[in-house]
Amino acid sequence: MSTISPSELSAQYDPAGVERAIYQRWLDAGVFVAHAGRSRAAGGDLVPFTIVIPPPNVTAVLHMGHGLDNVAQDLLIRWRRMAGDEALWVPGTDHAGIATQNVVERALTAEGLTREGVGRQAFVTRTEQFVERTGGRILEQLQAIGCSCDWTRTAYTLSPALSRAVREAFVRLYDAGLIYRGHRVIHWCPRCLTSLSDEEAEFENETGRLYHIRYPLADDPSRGITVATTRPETMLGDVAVAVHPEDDRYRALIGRRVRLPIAGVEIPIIADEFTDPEFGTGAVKITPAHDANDFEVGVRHALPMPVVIAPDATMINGQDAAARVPADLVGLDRTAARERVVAMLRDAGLLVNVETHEHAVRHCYRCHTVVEPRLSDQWFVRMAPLAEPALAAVRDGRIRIVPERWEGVYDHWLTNIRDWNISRQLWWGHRIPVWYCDACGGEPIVQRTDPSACPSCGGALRQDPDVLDTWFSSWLWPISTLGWPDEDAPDLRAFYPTDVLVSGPDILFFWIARMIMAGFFFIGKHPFHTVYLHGIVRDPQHRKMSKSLGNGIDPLDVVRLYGADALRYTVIAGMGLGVDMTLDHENLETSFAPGRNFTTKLWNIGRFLLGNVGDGDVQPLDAIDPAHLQRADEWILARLDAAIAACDAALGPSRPPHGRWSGAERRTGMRLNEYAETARSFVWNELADWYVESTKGRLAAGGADGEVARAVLVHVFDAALRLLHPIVPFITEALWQRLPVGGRRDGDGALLAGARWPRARGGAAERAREFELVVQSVSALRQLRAEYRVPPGTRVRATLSGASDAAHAVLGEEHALIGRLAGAEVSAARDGVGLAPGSAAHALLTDGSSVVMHLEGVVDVERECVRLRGELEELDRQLGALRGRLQNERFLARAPAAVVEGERKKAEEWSARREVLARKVEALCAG
RNA sequence: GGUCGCGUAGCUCAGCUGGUUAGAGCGCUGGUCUCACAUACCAGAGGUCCGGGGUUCGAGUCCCUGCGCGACCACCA
Repeated sequence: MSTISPSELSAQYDPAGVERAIYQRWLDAGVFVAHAGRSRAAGGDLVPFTIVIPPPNVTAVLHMGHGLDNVAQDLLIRWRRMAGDEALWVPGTDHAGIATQNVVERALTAEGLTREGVGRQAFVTRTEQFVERTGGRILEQLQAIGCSCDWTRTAYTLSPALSRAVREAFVRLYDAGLIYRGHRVIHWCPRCLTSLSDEEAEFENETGRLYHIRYPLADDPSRGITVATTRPETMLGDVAVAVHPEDDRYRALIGRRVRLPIAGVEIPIIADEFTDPEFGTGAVKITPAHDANDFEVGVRHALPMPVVIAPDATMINGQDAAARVPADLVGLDRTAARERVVAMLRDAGLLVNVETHEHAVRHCYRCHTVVEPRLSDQWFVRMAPLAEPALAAVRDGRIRIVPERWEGVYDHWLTNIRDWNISRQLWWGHRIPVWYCDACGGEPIVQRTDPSACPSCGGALRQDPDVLDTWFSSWLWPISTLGWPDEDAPDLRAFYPTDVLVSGPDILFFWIARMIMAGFFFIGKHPFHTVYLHGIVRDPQHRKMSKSLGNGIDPLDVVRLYGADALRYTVIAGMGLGVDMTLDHENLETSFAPGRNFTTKLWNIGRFLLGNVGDGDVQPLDAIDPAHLQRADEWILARLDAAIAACDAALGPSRPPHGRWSGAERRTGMRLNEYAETARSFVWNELADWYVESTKGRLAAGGADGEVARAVLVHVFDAALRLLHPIVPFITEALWQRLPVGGRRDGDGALLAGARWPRARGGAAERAREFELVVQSVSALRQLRAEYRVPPGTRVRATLSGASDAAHAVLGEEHALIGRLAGAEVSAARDGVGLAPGSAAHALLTDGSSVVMHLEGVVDVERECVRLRGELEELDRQLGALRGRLQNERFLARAPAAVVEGERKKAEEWSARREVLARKVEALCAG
């Protein structure tokens, strides 16, 4: 493993050269493998932390959506693993019924074959082979972005184990009376030739037309009733015209009959409250076989239900239709038929009016074909009883949804839930475990094992030809992947319920809500306590990234160019809670610059550190006498503590602290972007910009103090790498391996991936704070240099004077360091205001300490006065406002004590500063 | 039709229960190839926090309203 053995670091970080080897090393060490026996729930002593992956479709190729989703999961699982939990991330894939079948069908078409032509058995075999060949690809791609899944537990919804769970679930629901056969109008995709659930038939807004058609009265063709419809072709299947019973316009017509144009049949005018008098003409044509609402009306009024549209959306004279569809329309596609019908009506003078009409039309979520409502027999799950506990769990805080606003959406869906059509007229999927006996025609047989003959008559059985909705296996995922229906399965006992479910909000109903229902029904426990819903990846025009738009980003391209860590960092840093992320597929350089720049920075800190601390092992921090720590040491250690605390706070409690999420707790944690920003700014703006710079002199000088600096540097960098590992696992592992800490590495196999999450250690807070004077002095001197355009490299003289004895002492002790960082000869003087006009530039620190830079001949008194006066004015203005606030009785009475106290302190500081500033102005600008 | 979200620097966005002089990244300007890093360093410019009302000692944050986006739901025939 030369790539991560201790050796000189290359000048440039080369992610492509090390990531694969590092990942392999994690695999070899087994750090991703969870052990049921170690879980407290199974007799061990570790708290389990489990995530089940939203299984990507077996046919899927990794895109940014997966990238975002899985990086978030990996971050959480790595965090908890390091925090000491028994962490399990279950990976796997979904057989994706319609999607996969479509892919294979397209391949057949390309070969000039058809599904029907090759036959069911051969088709399924072929699909299985296809999946075997290509199905694992996306999981390999997840490895390329560093996902630490437990690959020994990789699951597949169509595997024998999970298929057993599916059948068990079906039988249990059937036995409980929650699965039934229903005869009704369902959503049908005429291209996929299968029924769809309500969720799978997606609304899309479209501008269509509303056709007003006159139906003449049968006994008086000079009179008629005008109906409004968006789908004139369905009129051939009309069996009635419905009006509202209270609608005075039509009251007299109720009970009379109209002659249906073109079809030439007589149908009644009926009254039904479903009719909205405000819409269209207030009269609705009723087509029970081709509209879900009309079907309900048809049932209520015991109307016939003629079928005039075939499964492939061509016109036919189907069941009960007689010869309603004229011969020249039969076989015509529904859109062509619509034009013909409209033309015929126009010719007959029955087309009263056509207006444009905005409405939502349902489309197949897999192929986008307009869905056709179709009367058929399907299997349904009765959802209301299942919804109840799922609803209660979110309401009472056993489950929280983050961000919280989705809880309302979830609640609304579940309270208005409708039964779930679970049968699909496909070949790829779990065959419905129902058998019929054609010989005796008895009750269908539903059982766990395939029956061989009819139990009543011994006759041959015929299995239901349909398969189950893909989501019928997905909703079992958290339990089936852990071993259910074997209730004693070790994984189920050790890792269920799981903890966090990470997903986009688009499958909240499809999947998440149903998993919760399944968890309660089959096991009696909610499957997870936190649902984390992240945003969608969009392009700069704010469009969803999609294959068809060609605006997608291939995460593997990013990995190749900048490394997995750059991808991960960028994605995490941009992941505001529930906020969509904009990435430009045409400019990967810019889009992923934050991540790439940060990994480069990290690498260079590592190079500095390893080049300057030497080869010998560094003492542990604990071995250093605290009295030997410098202010800078105390400062960076305090900043590290603060960073750890802030990261912990941003990530929040990993599980409900008291069993259920309280109102406030629901909104705590899961701020992944905040965690990333905290860690970044600590490493870059504090560790690199100040501490590392401050140690250069000490390291060069060596000696006892050099040892102290080395120890602190290595300690802090070690902690920083741990803190960053869940975000950028590869580079942190590569650097951590080279830390000169001898045998002190903890964790499994001496890998950072198995090491412990850092903890705050506490320290000398006051001395740490004193270092802020150093930081401010250096900044002040740099500003003066820039303002007076002192050429770089020119050393200038400066004098510092503390606002207090304590500050003065600090500046005196640290003047050499300040001088080195600011490129100046610095001395400290008790009253070294250095007022010599024309030769000094002045700056003030927040506590009123004074920095004077001696600039012979450079400083223009006028200009310096203008600057200082401006500063004084600004300070006076703000001080005035502050004092006003402190004299406001209501403020004093109502503001929290801490706020008032803070304002008081601030006022004191500002006053002191003002004093000094005023004195300077007075002395300098007397004229 | 209902519900919800968004509108903060040129761009992408933080800003969580109202409380320092509103922040970051990218971009921009000026200066530096300083022995970890030019994918960097130093300094800087840039904001009527969408408009209008209101509540409050105090509003980017809460309420109302208008405008502009967006999402989801719905028996928009």
